[in-house]
Order: sequence, then C-alpha cells, then structure tokens
Amino acid sequence: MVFVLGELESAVLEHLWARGAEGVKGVHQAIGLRRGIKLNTVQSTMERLFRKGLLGRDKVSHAYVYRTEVSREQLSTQVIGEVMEQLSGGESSVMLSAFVNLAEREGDEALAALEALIAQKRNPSKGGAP
Amino acid sequence: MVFVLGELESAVLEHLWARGAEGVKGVHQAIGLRRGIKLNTVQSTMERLFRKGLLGRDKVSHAYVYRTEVSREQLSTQVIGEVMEQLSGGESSVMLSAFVNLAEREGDEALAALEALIAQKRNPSKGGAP
DNA sequence: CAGAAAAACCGATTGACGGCCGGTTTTGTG
DNA sequence: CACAAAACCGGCCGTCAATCGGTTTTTCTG
Repeated sequence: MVFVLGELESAVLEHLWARGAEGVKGVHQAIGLRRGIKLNTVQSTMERLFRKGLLGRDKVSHAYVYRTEVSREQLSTQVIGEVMEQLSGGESSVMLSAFVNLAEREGDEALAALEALIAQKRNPSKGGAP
Repeated sequence: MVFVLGELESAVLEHLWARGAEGVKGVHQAIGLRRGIKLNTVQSTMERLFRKGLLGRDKVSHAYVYRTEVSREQLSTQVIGEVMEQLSGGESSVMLSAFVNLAEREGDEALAALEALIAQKRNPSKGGAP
C-alpha cells in the first residue's frame, strides 16, 4: 500500500530520478537547504522511503548511498492501479473511461500517442522490444 | 484536493452510487450495522463528504436525503488526474505508459475496448453524443 | 400548544502518518 | 585510540479519518 506519498518524499524521489544515486548529504544540499529543513529531516524521510521499498541503499565507507528501487513508470503504474482499484471497484469500463478522459484532456496528440502505444501492445511485432 | 478517501467514505459513496439517494439512517442500516458502528459515525462521515462537495443533500421533512454529486467516472477521472500530475510531474508520456500498462494487465479485450473508445473520441461523428 | 422523538450539530478522542528535529550510538579513518 | 561523520532512536506537531456522546434544533403528534 504505497498510495500517496508526502510532499518531501516525492521531492526526494524526484531528485533521485533526476540525478541518480546519492547520499543523504547530497540530497539535503540539493533540496533540503532550499526548504530550510535540517539534514536529519531528509535523513528520516529517506529512511522511510527505504522501509517502504521505494529506495535501495549501499553503504559506501561510512555513509549510505541511496538509489531509487523503482522507476517513475513503475511507481506510477502501481499507484494508479491501486487508486483505480479502490475507486472503480474493479469495473474496468470505469477505468478505461477515466483513462480516455484524461488523455483527451491532454489534447489530440496524446490520444494519437495512446493509440499508437496500444497498437504496439496488441501487435508486438511492430515496434516492440526485439 | 480530494486525493484519497477514507475507508468508510468510500463505502458510503459506493453505496449511494449503487442505491441512489438515501438518508443517513438508510445508509447506516445498509453498511453501518455490518461494521458495528453507530449511526452518528455514518452521519459525520456523510457530513464530511458533503463538505467536500462529493455529496449533495435536500431536507425532506426533518431529515436530509443525501445524493452523490459526482459520478464514479467523474471522481475517478479527477483523482487519477491529480495523482498522475503529482506522480509523473506533468510528463504525459509517463502517464500514457502507465495507462497502457494497466490496460494490458486487464487483458486483450480491455486493450481493444480502449482502442475503440479512443477512436470514438478522435472521430466524434461515430458514436459520440449527437 | 406542549412535549416527545428524531435528527442535526458540536466538540472531543483516538490512531495513522508525514514532517521535523535533538540527542545518542555506531563506525570508519587518520 | 580519538574524533568527526553519519546512522539510529525517540519525541513532538499538524492533519485527517473514524468514532462517538452529549446538546440543540426541528418537527410531528396528542
């Protein structure tokens, strides 16, 4: 049950997706100082993300280097899936409508891109992973 | 900012979507007794949903009759949209991927249904509202 | 119209959870 | 071995859903 992340948690994840693996100190430099929060705050937030399985870490000398354990796509898919499930009660028709409504809101290119993606999934020989 | 609803809130919404407008008492009978919770609990939960704009109500004689103010589709679309935004940082490509991953998980018919829906949106003369 | 019954309204409490941090312990390294 | 850096621990605060008891308001009835 990941569901929804806090503001700082999102920012940390965002940062690590952008810059790659980094230690607490670096993350604090990058996003903590701007917010006027202490290093410890960043520390415990990253610890929480680690416990949630969203970050991995390796000890390098005496400090942990954290890395994202899931890609943005994976997390998005999972969270959206959970929300969807809870919201649409498993009715896939509701789910699909919401999908398309969203894509429509994004404009016609999004709709076209979506169509292309689907075609790819349905006929993997065209453009799928070789 | 609707984001995520509580367990009981979801159940109430669910019930009202299924049965239509109803008073607190009826909702309590239907979903409250089973949970062993008091009428007042249902009452304040429905009040909260009302304040959030998810329920509307009319006084009929001395009691409120509550009704859903948004359809499941509307709520789904909105919530998914918000989560999406927060999660994908506005990158619509991420969004689309998540969409398709989910639909794929549902099976090939879902993919086909999705394709049909899109075609409809892109060419409203076929099957859209007249 | 007075009183009872029903329902709304008003806090108050509890339990999660995220953000925030100070103090203590652990641990490499010079 | 001493010391600095970092991890770890526990606590406080704010928010929010769930839960409910008590009070007030409304309305129906005798």
